[in-house]
Amino acid sequence: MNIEKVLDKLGENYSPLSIECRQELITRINNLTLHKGEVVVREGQFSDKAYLIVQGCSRAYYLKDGKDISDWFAFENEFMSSIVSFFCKEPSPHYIEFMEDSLVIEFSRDTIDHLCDKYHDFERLISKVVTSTMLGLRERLSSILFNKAEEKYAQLINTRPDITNRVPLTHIASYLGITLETLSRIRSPKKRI
Amino acid sequence: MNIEKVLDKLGENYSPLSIECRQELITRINNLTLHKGEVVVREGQFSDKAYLIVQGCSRAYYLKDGKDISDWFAFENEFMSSIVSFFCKEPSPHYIEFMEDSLVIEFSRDTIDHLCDKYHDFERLISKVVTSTMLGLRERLSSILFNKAEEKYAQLINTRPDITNRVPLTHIASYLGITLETLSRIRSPKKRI
DNA sequence: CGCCGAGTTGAACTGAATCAAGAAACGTGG
DNA sequence: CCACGTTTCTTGATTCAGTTCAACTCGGCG
Repeated sequence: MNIEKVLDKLGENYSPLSIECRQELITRINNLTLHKGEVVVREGQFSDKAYLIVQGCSRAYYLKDGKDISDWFAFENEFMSSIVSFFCKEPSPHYIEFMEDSLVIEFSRDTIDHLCDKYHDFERLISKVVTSTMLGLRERLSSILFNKAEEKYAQLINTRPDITNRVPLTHIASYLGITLETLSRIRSPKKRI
Repeated sequence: MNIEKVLDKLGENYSPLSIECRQELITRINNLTLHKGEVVVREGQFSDKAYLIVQGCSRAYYLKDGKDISDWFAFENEFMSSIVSFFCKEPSPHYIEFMEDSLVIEFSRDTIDHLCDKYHDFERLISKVVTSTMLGLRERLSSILFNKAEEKYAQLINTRPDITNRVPLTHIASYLGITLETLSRIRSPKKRI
């Protein structure tokens, strides 16, 4: 895996990092190889990790009354973390699972705090990541409030055309706040909804 | 209005500011007095302002097919902004209205960018504000996905017991993603829903 | 007083959930 | 490469929470 390339991509997507920051960063991270189906955080656990996905994909989900409800997906060059636990230092309400064999870079909160204190450009990067997550959540919220099931699905396909190839429909359905059955009917050529 | 007090409160809620930062900040802001019903941002406008509410309250709302849908409320010591326009420099999808006669501190994006560059503690403050907004959105999203109308209302009342005294029920209903009629039935002592 | 905006109540309707089978795709071991 | 069970997805019938539309109540105010 090529860390430099991932950091370039991060800089491109959010905010660039100085050479010194990148060098120190590289000494403080772990590269992990994870298997399909591997669960790295469970409900109730404390997690102070953020995972930057180099290759693969993962999801955060709740188990609510035994039902599995996906809350967030992350793909290449995106971060995945149990944000409640990471930022609030509370037990995680989420599980985090990798849906494909994956390569990830693991950051600990200590590392992120340290780099934020030391490098203005790193603090800027994190701030941009958080801002863009916030804007993404706002968009999703308004999509859920305004749109019918069919429109929500259409919007998702619009922004992530390949998602159905990588994520089971059950997870997509719960992410959209609809049931698997409804999603199946939406996708069916002869609409019976 | 006592700016020092508001900045103390900000420091308490998020992250404290140094004396120098506070002094420069004070020279770069506008104090505004706004009237009940005043609309400071309209759909389609560009807005590069963030409003810190000293006294009063405001809401961001959409007009979707002529229907007024509240997206966000802000009260004393909270920020209000058309975040899409502020962060993405795009036309605002929101209107921003003040629901009471209000005192606010107006920041322009230039001021915030300048202070972020110059003062590490200010950048930290903004980052914390954004992080807490992100966590609030996540919470609201999961509330909307998981809970029935009645539970959503109960949760809102739990976190903001006084909201019904300050915000008309129509706005509360649309904020919760339900109709005014449903909210009225939920609140009625003899539940007929 | 009579109007107006905000909230309440009722009745009919509807989008999506739930429950219940089945079909198709997938993976693993023989 | 096929038989097997498991997981994923589809389809149908029924039910329900919440919407819609329409009429009504209440309090404030010119």
